[in-house]
Amino acid sequence: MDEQEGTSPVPGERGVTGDLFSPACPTRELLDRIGDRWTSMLVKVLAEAYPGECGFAELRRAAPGISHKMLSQTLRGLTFDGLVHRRVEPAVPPRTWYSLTALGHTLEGPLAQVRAWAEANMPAVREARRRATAE
Amino acid sequence: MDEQEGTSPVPGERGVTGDLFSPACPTRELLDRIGDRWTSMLVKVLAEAYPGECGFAELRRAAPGISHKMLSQTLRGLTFDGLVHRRVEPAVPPRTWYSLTALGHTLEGPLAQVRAWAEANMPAVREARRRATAE
DNA sequence: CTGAATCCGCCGTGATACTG
DNA sequence: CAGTATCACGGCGGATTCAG
Repeated sequence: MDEQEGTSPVPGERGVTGDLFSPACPTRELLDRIGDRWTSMLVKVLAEAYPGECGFAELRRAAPGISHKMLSQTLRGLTFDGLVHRRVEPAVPPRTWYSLTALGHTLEGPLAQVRAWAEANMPAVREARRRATAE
Repeated sequence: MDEQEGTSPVPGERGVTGDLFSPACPTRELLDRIGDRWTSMLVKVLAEAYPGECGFAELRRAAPGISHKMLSQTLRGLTFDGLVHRRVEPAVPPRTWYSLTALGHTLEGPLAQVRAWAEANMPAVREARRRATAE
C-alpha cells in the first residue's frame, strides 16, 4: 500500500489542489486512513479486545466480508501509522498477533462518537434518501 | 451516486458478503458519505455559518482546491441525504443558497471530535510513518 | 496459516465544454 | 454564475496465485 497517499508531494505541479490542506487540515489525512472500507471496523474490533491481541484469522472472522488481501493491507497501513502493534510468533504454523497501540486506542473515542451518530441518525438519512428518490 | 450494493448476494454461501453490514453497521454507510475528500470540510464550513446560508461561489472559496464538479456533486449528495438545505433564488444571475439542516448540524459534533483527534494526534502518526519509512 | 504480488473492474476525481 | 454531461485517468478493492 503506498503510504504516500493521493495528493502528490510534488510542488509546482498544481498549486491549487488539496496540497494546501495537509498543514491546515489534518482531518484530511485522518480520513485518508479511516475513510476506507475497513479501518474503522478493525479499530473497533481491536479496541474491544484492548489491551489483548487478535490473530489474523480471528480478525477475519470478526470482520465478515473482508478479503484476505484487504485485511493484510489494512493492518499493514495501521501498523505503518503506529496505530497497531504487530507481534510475530515464529512457529511452524506462523501466527501473527495484532493489538492496538496506546495511540490507536485514543482513536476509538472519536470513532465511537461517529458510530453513535450513525446509529442514531442514519435512519433519518435513509428516510431523507427515500423521500428524495420518491419525488 | 450511491445505492449500488456492489457486493454480490450469494445465496448458497453463508453471509460472508458486506451486505450484513448495512443493518449491523450504519457506520459503514456514514463513512460512504463523510469518507470522501470534501464532505467533512463542507459540513464544517456550513456549520460555522449555521444557521446562515452560503452561496456556491462562497463555498468554493471556503474549500480551496475543490473543483466545480465536485462541489456540485458533493452538495447534491448532502442534499439528497437531508443534511443540507438548498434554496434557489430565481434571479437573472441565478443564485443558490446552501445551509445545514438540523440533522446536518448534529453531524458537526462527531465531526469536530474527529478533527480534534486529527489535529492532536496526526503529528504522532506522521512521526510513526517517518520511523517506519526510515528503517 | 500468514502475507505478498499480480490482474482487473469499478468508482472517485478533475478538465473541459455546454445549457440556462 | 449555477449546474450538468462527457471523457480520461488513477487508485481502491476483490479474486486469484505464489511464497514462506
